[in-house]
Amino acid sequence: MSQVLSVPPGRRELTKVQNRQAILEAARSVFGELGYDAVTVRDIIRRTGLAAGTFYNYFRSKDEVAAALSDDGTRRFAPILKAQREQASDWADFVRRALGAYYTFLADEQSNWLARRPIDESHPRVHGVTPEGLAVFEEVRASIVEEAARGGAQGGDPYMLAAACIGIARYVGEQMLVRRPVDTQAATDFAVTMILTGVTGLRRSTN
Amino acid sequence: MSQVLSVPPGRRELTKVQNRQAILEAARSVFGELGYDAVTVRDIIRRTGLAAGTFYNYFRSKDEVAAALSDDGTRRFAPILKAQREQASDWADFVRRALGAYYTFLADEQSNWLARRPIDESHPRVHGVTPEGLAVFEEVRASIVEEAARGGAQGGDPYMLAAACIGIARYVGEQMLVRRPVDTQAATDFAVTMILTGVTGLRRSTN
Amino acid sequence: MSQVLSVPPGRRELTKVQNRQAILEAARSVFGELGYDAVTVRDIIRRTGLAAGTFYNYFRSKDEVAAALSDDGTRRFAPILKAQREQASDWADFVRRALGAYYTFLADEQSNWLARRPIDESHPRVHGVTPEGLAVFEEVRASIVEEAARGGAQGGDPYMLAAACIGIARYVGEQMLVRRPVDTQAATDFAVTMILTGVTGLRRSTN
Amino acid sequence: MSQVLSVPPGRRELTKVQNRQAILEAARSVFGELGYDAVTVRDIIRRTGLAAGTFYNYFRSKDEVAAALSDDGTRRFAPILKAQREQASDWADFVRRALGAYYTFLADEQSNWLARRPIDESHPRVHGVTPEGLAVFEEVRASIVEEAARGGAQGGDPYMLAAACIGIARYVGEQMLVRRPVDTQAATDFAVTMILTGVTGLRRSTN
DNA sequence: AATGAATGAGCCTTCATTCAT
DNA sequence: AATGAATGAAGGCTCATTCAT
Repeated sequence: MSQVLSVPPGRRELTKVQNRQAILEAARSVFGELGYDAVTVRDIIRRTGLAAGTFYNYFRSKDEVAAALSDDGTRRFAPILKAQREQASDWADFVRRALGAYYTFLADEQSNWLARRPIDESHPRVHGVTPEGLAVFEEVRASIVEEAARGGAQGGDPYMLAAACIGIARYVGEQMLVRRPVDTQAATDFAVTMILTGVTGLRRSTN
Repeated sequence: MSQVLSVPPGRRELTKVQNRQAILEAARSVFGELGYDAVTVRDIIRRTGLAAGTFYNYFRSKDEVAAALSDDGTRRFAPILKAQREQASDWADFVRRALGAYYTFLADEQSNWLARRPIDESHPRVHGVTPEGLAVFEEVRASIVEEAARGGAQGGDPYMLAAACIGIARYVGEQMLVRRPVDTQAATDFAVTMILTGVTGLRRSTN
Repeated sequence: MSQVLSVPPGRRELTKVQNRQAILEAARSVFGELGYDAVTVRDIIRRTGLAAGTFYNYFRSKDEVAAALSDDGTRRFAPILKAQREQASDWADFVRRALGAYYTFLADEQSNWLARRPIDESHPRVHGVTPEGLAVFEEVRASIVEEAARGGAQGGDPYMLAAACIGIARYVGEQMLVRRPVDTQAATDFAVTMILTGVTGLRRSTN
Repeated sequence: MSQVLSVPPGRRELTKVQNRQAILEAARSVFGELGYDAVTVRDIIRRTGLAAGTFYNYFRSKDEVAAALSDDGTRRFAPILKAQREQASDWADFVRRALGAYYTFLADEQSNWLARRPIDESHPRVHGVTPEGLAVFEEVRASIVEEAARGGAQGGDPYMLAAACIGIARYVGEQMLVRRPVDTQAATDFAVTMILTGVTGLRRSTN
């Protein structure tokens, strides 16, 4: 009996973890392909090869998988963002680092996040809005709000400022993902310039 | 002249128009609350008090209602935008006018468009993305892309530029709608400043 | 006011009759095309150009139209059959006359009655079984049963005999309608020979 | 040998087979009662006591059940017919054997096949046309057409001949099923006599 | 735990029928 | 009477969830 404790995760535990991972992985891809709303629990388990009922041994609903994926995204991204934040010398530097981290993350995940087309699709349906993508985006947003509130930018209403920044961040990110090859450096430069100096800055840097 | 109105609609015609409106109105609100994908035809009719079958006397599907709403948004907004565009003296002026028109429209519609919560909701589900909202937003987007492509801004890649502008436009718009009172003038000023001069400009104008 | 009485069926009455006829005609064709079960009341009225509600001023249901059509078939066919029956000199003559009349009727109506394919279609669905067709068929059946019962054929069980005769009548009739040109004479000859002398007779007459 | 049965079906497998059977059985009876077209999937499952969704675990549509029933009928009847056919010495013998087999089959199935009323029902709706019945009937029809075409009967147009034969076969079969007790021998004798010698033959054999 | 069939709520849609005009 | 919109009962089907094995 006591062995049970000393022994590393037994076979049972192992498959348990593996199954959980399999489900998350399946969910990730299927969310990316069909969009959160369109996905059914069946879509997810079908892709794992597991039985229907098994799903409920791991998650109570589609929402719960989505939450897990969000957490996953956050867990992976948060430390990166935190590190960059701590190294940042000032507001401008922080923005550059945050966006750089964000775009790098996006590029790595691009198979899910908005892999296909810009948001302006003819009829509704926001593609590629993965739970993870949203979660990571939210991390960035929060950090910007905080930094702005802390007065870093000295530019009036911090919420408005943050709104503008994340607006740029998000849409420029989309543009980036649509292009081939995906150029995170260019995207970061562009977004940062826009944030710091607006069109004026672009003009200057383009000349 | 009198002929035109000589035949009043008649009770029948009247209720028909009213019902159509009721359905559109219900769809509008329910789309705003649940998001396009999550909405069912039943959600829509339930909110009208009409019978299930009645829906199909007016629209053939959820998509068709959405399309009608989009058209509605476009029909109302397009001429306004067009007028502003024609009066614009240069790129900066155009941006100011376009955003001004957009925010005014948004404010008028605020009961539907994102009236409730910011986009940053914890878990998936993009709220407030009404077909109308998307349609109007798309109008703005298209006009900015066009003007940018025409070289107005002289700032590198027009698509990237447009992306940044609409990112700002959209998220600042959201902020605006969340505040009380809704201040379209302030939002326009802020967005325009960000677009033209970025944070630098803000700092200056704030001082 | 008094004029109303002296005048022959006024406009009102006229359209009433015409509408009824229009509905019956529409039903006839649509039954022939889709088969009784598949037909909806809407199918019928749609083909008349009348309004949905109007149908119910004339018939209470699809069944009632079908009944009316049956009656119609009977009303047109019964006298013909009766006449032939009265002129018949003996059983054989009666059979010949009855089938002759039946096939002639069938040929005239062929646009509805089984215009398309034999009954042996792959999967269920008996085509072309018009209410009228069934009614007329039933007339023939009844007359044969009666005559057989009356001892005309002197051949054992009259119901069995009638069954055999109508089996021949019906399927040979189907064959007839499938062929081009439709040859009522040949069909009658064939059926009568089969009934009277079976294959033996055919062999003889073919030689 | 023992291996084959060494693994008993298990409760699960068993109920699965039973449910499938239950559905088929329900479909059989309901088709017989209402006629193929009129039957709804819900009619079928209602009669099984199973839940609505369960139907779709076994069949994808009404058509698929019907096909299964047809196959069933064919699978059971085809070998019997084939055997009789091979043993037949000549056309007359073949006809006798084929009808004998057909009527025997019919009698065994009588609970479904036209158990209730003759075809002459007042208003439309051909009763008792079970998918199985049609399938088996079709077997007989095909065999007769083939044999006739092969020249067995030497009697003019083989399709007309076949039509007459199957007409007799079918309607005499119906008569047989309506009577108590069901007498397959008598039905076979009668039908064969009609086919071979017509009424003439009946008269002779009756005297 | 894993399995996978059963369940039943609920969605979309059609259609017979009613009824105010 | 004619009209045609409104109604609501079904029907086909999907899917989340449960549960016996």
